[in-house]
Amino acid sequence: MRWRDIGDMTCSVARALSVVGDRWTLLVLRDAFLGVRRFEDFHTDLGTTRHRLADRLRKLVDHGVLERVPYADRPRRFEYRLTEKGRDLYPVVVSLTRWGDRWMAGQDGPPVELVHRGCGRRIMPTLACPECGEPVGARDMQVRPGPALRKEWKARPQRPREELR
Amino acid sequence: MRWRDIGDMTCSVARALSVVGDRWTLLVLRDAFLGVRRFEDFHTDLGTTRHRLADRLRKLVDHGVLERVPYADRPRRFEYRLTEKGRDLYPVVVSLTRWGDRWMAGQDGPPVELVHRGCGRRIMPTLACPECGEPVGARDMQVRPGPALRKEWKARPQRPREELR
DNA sequence: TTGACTCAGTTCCAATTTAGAACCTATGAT
DNA sequence: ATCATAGGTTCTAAATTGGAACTGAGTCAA
Repeated sequence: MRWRDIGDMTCSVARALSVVGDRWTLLVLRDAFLGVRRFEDFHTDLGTTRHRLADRLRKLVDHGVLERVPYADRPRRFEYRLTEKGRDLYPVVVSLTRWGDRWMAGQDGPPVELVHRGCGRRIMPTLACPECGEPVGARDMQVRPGPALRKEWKARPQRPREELR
Repeated sequence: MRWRDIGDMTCSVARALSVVGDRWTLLVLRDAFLGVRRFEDFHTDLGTTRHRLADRLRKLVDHGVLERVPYADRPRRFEYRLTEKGRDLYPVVVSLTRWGDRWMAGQDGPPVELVHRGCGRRIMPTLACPECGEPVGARDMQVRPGPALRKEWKARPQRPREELR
């Protein structure tokens, strides 16, 4: 399968990755969440080529993750801002941060700290059940086919999958 | 900058992406969280080339995200299981799922549903503050330099960043 | 004991993507 | 007139990925 076709898979992870799953895109978004908005700032911060960067920004705008808004005339200049769709990727970036902090940090500790405006404490957001509020890990969740898959799973049963342990 | 150097950045997102940020790797992990463990199953499920797959699995084992454990002698066969480090990537995969469900789903709705074993309800885990329990979005959090960055930020001040709005 | 089949890869080559550097355009400042 | 700035585009070489075929160890069935 070609990478450009993964957006057609019946899988939300695959579809999400068809937008943000290529090199640099999630780093562009990390910068966006840190407040970076201009081409030159992305460029100096990321160190990727101008060519790649222009391409990635264009794609993110096409997908509605960023919007390109003018901030100056004469000469006309644009900056890139997160849309609601883009801001909704925050959990992805935070989860990567958390994992990087925990498993890949140097001896100086984490590069940045987060403060929750609500309660004022320095925290790292974690996954929780929105109904009962309990923290959630891989083994706390059970998977079952949703509406878009129920037919498929009946039509061609696969090797039975063991539970995750 | 070359992609292979991003693991050296002083940034947890970049370091995390140096492990899981290339094509197919997060889809391999998605499968692993669904209970897939064997080479052939990954291969038929993902549709990537055997070459790429072997390479990705090897890298994930090298990074300690998966472990290669024998499940048969004569002929000796191995399967790939998530380690603790690997299972700790669950929030990343769930966050991608959530975003894909919300912004990229077809008209049939989400492909899979998750049930919280703790309370028995069908939910999608969300980000929350582990101290006060409130749900958390991009605008609820404030960033400040952590231990590993405080010196750098003092040494070379950057363009002042506006708050995320 | 030959042949077909399974699983887990490896090898080779072509096609696609990325990196690095230079160049372009419009404007404003010296 | 020359330089600087912001936001790109164009070109070529290098690296990565995709597709297909092949290997090898063992099992099973005729």
